[in-house]
Amino acid sequence: MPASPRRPDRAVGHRYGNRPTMKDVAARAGVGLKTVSRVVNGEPGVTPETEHRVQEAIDALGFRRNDSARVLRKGRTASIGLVLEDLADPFYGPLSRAVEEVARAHGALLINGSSAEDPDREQELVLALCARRVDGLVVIPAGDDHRYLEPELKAGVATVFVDRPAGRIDADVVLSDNFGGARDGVAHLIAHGHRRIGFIGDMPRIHTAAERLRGYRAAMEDAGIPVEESWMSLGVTGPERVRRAAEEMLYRPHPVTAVLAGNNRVTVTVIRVLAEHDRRVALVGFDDIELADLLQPGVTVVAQDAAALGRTAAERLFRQLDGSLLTPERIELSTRLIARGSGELPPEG
Amino acid sequence: MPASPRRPDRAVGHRYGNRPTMKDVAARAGVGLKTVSRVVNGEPGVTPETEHRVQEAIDALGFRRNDSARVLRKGRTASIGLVLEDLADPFYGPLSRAVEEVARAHGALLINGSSAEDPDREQELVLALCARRVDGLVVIPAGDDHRYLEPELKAGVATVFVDRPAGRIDADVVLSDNFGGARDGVAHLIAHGHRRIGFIGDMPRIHTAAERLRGYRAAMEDAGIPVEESWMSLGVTGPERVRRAAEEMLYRPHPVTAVLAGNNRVTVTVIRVLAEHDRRVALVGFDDIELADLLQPGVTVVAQDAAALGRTAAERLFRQLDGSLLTPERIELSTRLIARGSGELPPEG
DNA sequence: CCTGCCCCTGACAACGTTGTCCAGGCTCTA
DNA sequence: TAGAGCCTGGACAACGTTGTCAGGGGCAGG
Repeated sequence: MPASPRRPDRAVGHRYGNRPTMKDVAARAGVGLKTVSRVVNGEPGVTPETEHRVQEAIDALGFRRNDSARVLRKGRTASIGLVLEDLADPFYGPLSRAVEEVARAHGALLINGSSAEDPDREQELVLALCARRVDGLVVIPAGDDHRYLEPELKAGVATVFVDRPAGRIDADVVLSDNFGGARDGVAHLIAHGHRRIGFIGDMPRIHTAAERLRGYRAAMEDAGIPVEESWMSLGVTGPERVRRAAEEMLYRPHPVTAVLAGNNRVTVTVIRVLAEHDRRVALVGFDDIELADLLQPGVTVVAQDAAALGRTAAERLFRQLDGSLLTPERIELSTRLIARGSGELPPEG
Repeated sequence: MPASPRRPDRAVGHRYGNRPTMKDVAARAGVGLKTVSRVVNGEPGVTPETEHRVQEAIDALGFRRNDSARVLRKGRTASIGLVLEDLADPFYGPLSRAVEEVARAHGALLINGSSAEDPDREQELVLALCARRVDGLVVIPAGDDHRYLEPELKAGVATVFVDRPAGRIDADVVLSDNFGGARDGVAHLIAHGHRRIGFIGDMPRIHTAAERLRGYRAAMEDAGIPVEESWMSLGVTGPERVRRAAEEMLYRPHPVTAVLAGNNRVTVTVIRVLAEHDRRVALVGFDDIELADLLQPGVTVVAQDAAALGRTAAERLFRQLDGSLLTPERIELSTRLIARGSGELPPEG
């Protein structure tokens, strides 16, 4: 084994597989370190002839600038973080893609993570992203207390919350009009003659779920319909539990004649239950779903524009980074009721 | 303005908003720099009393370790890159999530980017990720020449291709049995009496599309059915063009009686076209789609397990990083034909 | 021919962290 | 009580890059 006691650090590991550095390129091209840096970054002040020599050395060695070092030196990472509930959910795919496109337009990369609706995991992810010194964060919060972000905000990490507001801190937020959407959906059912209307939604600790519930109640109250406890099922997650909740509403003495499904996951399960059911029950789902128009009957939905949520949030993020945005705001995007048949069924039974 | 000519660098910018560093913590706690490092990393050799003092300083200052610097020093970024076609595509969401979960289990973050099926953009993204010194790459390639990756591979960047093989380089790849799946799908249609079977797929330059086409041809040949040119539509992208292609097959003198749809996007559009069509046409789609079972008739599909693709690829990636995996392999996951009705319609017309 | 200016180039420090190594103080034993 | 060994803590260099600054050479003008 060749001895090299002088450079014990070299023994640490492959160190990026011993990639060539600017120093190596400089040595090979017979120029100074900084000249290589200039060529790599396209800075002016290098003779074409010198530039050519450097470029040759770069190609020969397969040099690629180490952005980790660059980041350390420059203080900006040109990357932003996105924390959401679950990338596999069809609602978040387009949102994530929209954020990515905006980031790309600003020359930034996107790091994302799924919180799986677990507040601890959300915090862990967010802080890991902060440790990486992402320039900004887009967060779809799972928890309701974000004071842990205070030092980060103070340190200048741009942050925008999406879909649900931040808890206990003052931050930018972009949301859908969940209240209005749910109210419209229920009003639509009422307009078609329903009075016994069920609501199946997520835990009310989740902002969107709470707002949609509020919209449901508001529409019922507007129509002077007293809501019975048994019409509401809150906090059910997972297909089996949603299924059971739906069946309870439908197979009781005075069953509901219509249902507002609180999100796309619930909608899908309820569609399944209704398909097996003999009585025709009206349905309005929150969030649009693919192929909803091709089912028999088509599924009436309150649609949010997931991509617009993501785009708006990301654009605000970069405006924060520009420094052109100072005070936190709350932006609400409207929803759209899309009637396709299931919401227009008359009451039956 | 207070003068500070000694430290011109401070003028560069906020530098992460002037976050406190270990040096600041050390000064405040009255200990050495390395001691802070030890506390932060939970290394042994620090008195509980000292540790407590350091921890207090950390909390007071809101210190958070700068992982950029850490990465530079350690040579490992604990992050991996994922390049895919489009995060918004329901096929890639679960795949991406699966990769993320494996990464998380290994303490790594996931950076992802969409190539939008553009080879140049793929290369740009991949190289940007390499410049960040991700430890590994999972790539769903858009291009068919990946020699640009050679220096990176040589430098030790672990790489696994998914869904489609790498072009012109030797690398690990995890794919579905596209050939077999398509052949089974078409054989299924043939078994139900069809002979004039159409195929609508992506550009054959995309590996999956080529393989599925090959499977289609093989099944036809096995059954002794000569394929007519007009039954195949290759390289159509975008809903409108798929729609036109489907209509051409259906509204001609000797129309096809069944269709194999080459991917989930095509399937959805074909379903729409068929819904408007008066004649009953059989359909088998490649890739499962949500609610496929609830349509009338249910959509028969050749299902791939997107999550398994992602999981398998990511696991191989980390085995490469362990050093326990040396020679590139090709892994093929089988597909599953799910009969739901649309594939069992008899020929008509 | 000299002076001065500008252009190109390179030396150097710094970004914030971690690995190495050494110094001191302590305990334990002979 | 002195010596050996251990434990704690800190000084220092290095990771690969970029900003600053100064020096050298060429060219134009006096």
